Amino acid sequence: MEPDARRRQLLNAGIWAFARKGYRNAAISDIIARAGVARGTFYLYFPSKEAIFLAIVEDVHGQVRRALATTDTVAEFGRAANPRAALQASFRAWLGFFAANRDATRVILREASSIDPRFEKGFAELRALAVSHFADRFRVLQQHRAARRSIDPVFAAHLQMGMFDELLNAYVLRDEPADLDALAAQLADFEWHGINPATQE
Amino acid sequence: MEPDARRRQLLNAGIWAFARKGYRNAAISDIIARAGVARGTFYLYFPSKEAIFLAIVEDVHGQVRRALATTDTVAEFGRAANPRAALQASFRAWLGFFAANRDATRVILREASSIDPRFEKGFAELRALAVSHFADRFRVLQQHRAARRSIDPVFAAHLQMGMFDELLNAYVLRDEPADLDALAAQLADFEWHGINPATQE
Amino acid sequence: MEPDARRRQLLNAGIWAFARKGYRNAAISDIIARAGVARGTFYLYFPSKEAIFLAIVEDVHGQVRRALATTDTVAEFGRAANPRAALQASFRAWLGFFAANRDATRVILREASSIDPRFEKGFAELRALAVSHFADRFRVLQQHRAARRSIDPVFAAHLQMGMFDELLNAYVLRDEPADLDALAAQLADFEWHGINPATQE
Amino acid sequence: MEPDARRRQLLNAGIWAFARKGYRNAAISDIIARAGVARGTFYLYFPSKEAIFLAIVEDVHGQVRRALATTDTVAEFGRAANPRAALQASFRAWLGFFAANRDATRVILREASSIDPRFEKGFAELRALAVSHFADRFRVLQQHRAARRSIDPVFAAHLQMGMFDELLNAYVLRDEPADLDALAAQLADFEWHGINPATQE
DNA sequence: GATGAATGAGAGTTCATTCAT
DNA sequence: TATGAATGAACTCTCATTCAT
Repeated sequence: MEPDARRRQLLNAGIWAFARKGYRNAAISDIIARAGVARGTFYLYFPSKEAIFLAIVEDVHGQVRRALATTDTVAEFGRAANPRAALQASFRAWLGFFAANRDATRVILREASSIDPRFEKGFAELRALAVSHFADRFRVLQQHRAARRSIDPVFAAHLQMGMFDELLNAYVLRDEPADLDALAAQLADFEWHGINPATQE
Repeated sequence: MEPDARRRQLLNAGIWAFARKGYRNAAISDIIARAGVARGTFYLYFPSKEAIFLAIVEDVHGQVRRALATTDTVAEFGRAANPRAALQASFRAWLGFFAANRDATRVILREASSIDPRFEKGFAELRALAVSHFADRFRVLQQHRAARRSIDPVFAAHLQMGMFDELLNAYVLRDEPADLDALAAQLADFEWHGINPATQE
Repeated sequence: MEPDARRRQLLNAGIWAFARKGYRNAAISDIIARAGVARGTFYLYFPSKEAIFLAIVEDVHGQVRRALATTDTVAEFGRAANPRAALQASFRAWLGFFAANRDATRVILREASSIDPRFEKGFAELRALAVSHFADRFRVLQQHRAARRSIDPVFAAHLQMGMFDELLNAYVLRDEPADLDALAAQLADFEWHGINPATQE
Repeated sequence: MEPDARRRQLLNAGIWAFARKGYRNAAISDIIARAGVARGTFYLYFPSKEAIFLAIVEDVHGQVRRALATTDTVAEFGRAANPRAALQASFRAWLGFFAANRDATRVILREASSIDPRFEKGFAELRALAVSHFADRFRVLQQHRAARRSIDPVFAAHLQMGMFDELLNAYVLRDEPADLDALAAQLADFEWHGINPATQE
């Protein structure tokens, strides 16, 4: 088998195993059983359990970076005729992204709060990327008078991430498929109008 | 030492250890070293590592139940003259509650996303309690025309929890003390008005 | 069992195992099987395989130091009426010492030439101790006109050690018991007179 | 590449690796990396790690045999006008031989004391060859009244080897080059006269 | 002849749990 | 009630060897 394909296969087996048991509980045995290779083969591609985990985080990081660069640029928010619709579309795209990578999402969400200092950096970078992206986007909305100026962009970015994480956990990572369109619509509505009834719907 | 006091001492040592290393990485050795008791003594009070962890979850669960019953009842929201202010006050109270129990909060937040089937039930109950409380409260607000009726209460409850979790992680569980009043005010503002600039501030 | 006794028991089992298989080939399994304890017990007393090996080296080092301090002092060589007889007596004493600790001697002789940097320091110290002792003794003999002044003491010390090592390997560490008195006598004779036939015996 | 040349190349890589890490710690990876061949190629020339090691021992054995047959024959000692000078010249020659093959010497000296039963035979033969050569030579000296008859030739041969081994370890295998002429002179002097001061120098 | 990906037995180490004192 | 030495299953990682290409 091609080295790259085997590496990818092991990476996927790792995602599968870590998603189901968590980093600490998943054993190399789980990964190699899933991949259908011998113990030694694993160590041909990754020097340690820690290494494959970091490679998985980096893999997701790369995918997120690519998605940010191509389909969810901050710039296009500035040009959007309808900011609220743009927001909703972005939510929908991200929900789709995570729904399509459920196991990887599980790994990232679950282990992100781990205290293991070996992983801290990887997760901190991924998280910082997301927060700064959301904050940048929020600032653009503010500049275009599409968001209230009294809200701190970084604070808003955190709330955004909190809500998103919870939606993923509560709806998307479940066994039953979720209605992503509806979720995106509800989230956009909530974020746009808040809960106060004064707003006409 | 009184059995109850010793049990409490071990519980606290467990919270301390689990908060710092996580369930899997924290060892019985960490707990007994912190509590200053012998290994065998631990097993006099808890039959297993799993048991002390479940006892900790139950302990937090009890505290939350008590707080809900005494200081944050759904009923008083129906009577509130200013729902927005009541919301903010509630946020402030909960931020205070978690800030006062940082280690326990860390444990609950971190391990809640663990996939260990042994803990699933305990966390699910705690989470269900919180979600149903927030949803009930939201329904009361809707009945008093203090929240838009088009929002699904359970959905709102999840967003509420997501934002709260993130604030705890990002601001409250940090080493530097956070300005809880400001956080509660900003969160209430965001939740009430949303981000759309049409709303007069 | 008393901690000290158990430690000693493991130390002896380690000496036994290392003497027969060498550091690398001897397994923890060999040591614990010999000691009749479980795997975990070993790690209660030594943090690693490396640690027990270093403890063994240190143990021998200590015994040698004690022997040097009590039964083979440089000082008494200065007072000796018959230096040649004193030399022979010293040889006999050391042969007895090593014959009484055959396994430990095997470990020290065999692994001393290992290249493992983890052990280098321990062995270097032991070796340096021996060389400097022999060199000091030789200098005392020279001062008392009991040894030729043209010989470099350090060089003589090395030759001394080389001959001793070889005698241990070739005669003392064999399965058949050696005649230690005869060995000491022959060595003293060789060292005193050399091989040249001019010397009257 | 010619089979013989490739074999030689692997043999040299093996000597290089074993000299630096010892038999057990040196890996096939070290050897093939040094030789610049693939893993499978190694097994085309040697059936196992053990085999290449035995081949190295045999290689040195052959060199020693050849040296004994050509440059250090027992016979010529019988004809020597000055036995002491002949002895010194022989020492010098051997020191030169080992200094010129430092890595191989390191391997032989270090692993000779290994207890591995697989290597016992190879080393025993090499050692027996050396001991018997030295003993034979000593007997010739005795017959020509150039060495005291009271000394056991085999005993003398062992002492000879012990001193030689130690000189190699302590002076020749060091990083700094040694003064081989001086070493040979000092060794011959020591061996000839012993240490007793009665001997006129 | 040459390659190098694949293998798997076996090594050192950890730690929840037990039980005689 | 309290102790802590003892246990052993389970883990991560190594490396000599094989074999399809």
